[in-house]
Amino acid sequence: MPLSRAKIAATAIRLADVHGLDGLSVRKLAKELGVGPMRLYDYVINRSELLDLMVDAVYAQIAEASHRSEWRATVLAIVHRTRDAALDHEWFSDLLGGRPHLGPHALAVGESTAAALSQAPGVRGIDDLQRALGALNAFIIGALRREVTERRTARSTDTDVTAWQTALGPYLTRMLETGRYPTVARLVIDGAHLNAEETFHHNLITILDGITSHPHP
Amino acid sequence: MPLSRAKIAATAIRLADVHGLDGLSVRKLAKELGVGPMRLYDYVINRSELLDLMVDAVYAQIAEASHRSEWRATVLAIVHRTRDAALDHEWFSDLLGGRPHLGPHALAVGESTAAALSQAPGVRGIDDLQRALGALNAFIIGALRREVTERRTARSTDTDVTAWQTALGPYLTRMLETGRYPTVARLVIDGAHLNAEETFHHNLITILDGITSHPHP
DNA sequence: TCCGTTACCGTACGCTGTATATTGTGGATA
DNA sequence: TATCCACAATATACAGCGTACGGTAACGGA
Repeated sequence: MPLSRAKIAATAIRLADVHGLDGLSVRKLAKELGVGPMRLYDYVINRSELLDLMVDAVYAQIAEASHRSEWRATVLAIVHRTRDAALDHEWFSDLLGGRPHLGPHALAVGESTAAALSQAPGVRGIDDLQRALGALNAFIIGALRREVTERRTARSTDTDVTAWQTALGPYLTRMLETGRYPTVARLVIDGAHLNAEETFHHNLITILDGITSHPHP
Repeated sequence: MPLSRAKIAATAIRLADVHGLDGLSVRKLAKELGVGPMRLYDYVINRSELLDLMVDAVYAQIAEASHRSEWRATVLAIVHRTRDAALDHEWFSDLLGGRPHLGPHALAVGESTAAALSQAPGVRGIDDLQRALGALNAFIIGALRREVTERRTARSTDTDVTAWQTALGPYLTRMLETGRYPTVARLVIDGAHLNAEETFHHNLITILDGITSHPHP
């Protein structure tokens, strides 16, 4: 197999899954592929385009969400698949919203989403559609970034309880004990037992309801 | 003035405002401050903590949103101030959602937001509050990232129309002319004339309405 | 047999974050 | 006044990064 954009992207994704975006360098990727670093620049303009390649490969997975007849089911399927992808490839969430997604598969996903949303009640013209799409995308980007970040800190303070207890713990506890942040304190202490997927789904439904009910003329 | 965390943060912010996060290196920052690079490591553990410092300085501006008596007015004030900050300091949106915001000012803003939201109708227990806060924060993060990214690409294709026309233009037009993305094509062609702030505000209201109406038991 | 194309590599430059060691400088103490 | 300590500040150094540039080896067609 002589090397190709697809193979490069696949290997890059594997590396990034394990070591994160920061651990993915052109040099390491080239070594993993068994070639010299500069070889990659015959397939990709620069590192940034490499990331675009990886992102679109992930969108290809997302695009496999089968088309449903009901607009709501379609949207739900796409968004949940996006969440699955973000949890499988945490680096994906780092890139979410940070650059325009213009790859063919990203466009395909955008098309499916937009087409489905345009069928929703309460979405009347193209302006409504643009706004609704904006709200939905904003939620996806933000929710997934939040969830992944939470996951990472949870992991890093689980495997290294010492670090948490000695580094952040005291600082946070001291902060919360000042009494200046009572509500946050309550959230930290009493919260956190909510199921992540359920919360995500719940909030997604809330957004969709908000879009469709649409009380503003 | 002998150097301090505050001064370092202020200078770093100035630099990042002009050259972006990538253009902000420890070395350049030190040079700007008239000291050797290693001097900064007496005030900050590493570059990452420097970013945390900058972020919290921005939250300090946001926290100045005056407290209103109505919960909705409070939330609106905070969120709009956050948007202003993100547009003033575009790098801020790059960090949004990417790390936990635990600085004192970030906590203060979080407290105000949580306290206000807990007054909203439809937010009954701590679980409701956690979900509502999650939805709101997700929207803020995603919407601001989107808007800033859009802004940047718009700017880079405005000042360098050639680049747009020769690089992305043909590719995108070709893509859209394939007919595989009709809805996206309509959005690109007919859309884009919407006022950004208005759209943001509209969608924010939609989210808040969704949270308060809350049709799920 | 020669030539052009393609696949591939080695070297080099300027930049990054940061660990470690070294110097200058002021005030307190003997 | 001489000496020592603490601290501010720098200097040097290392490993890694993205990538510009120039070169080499294999190979298919003329």
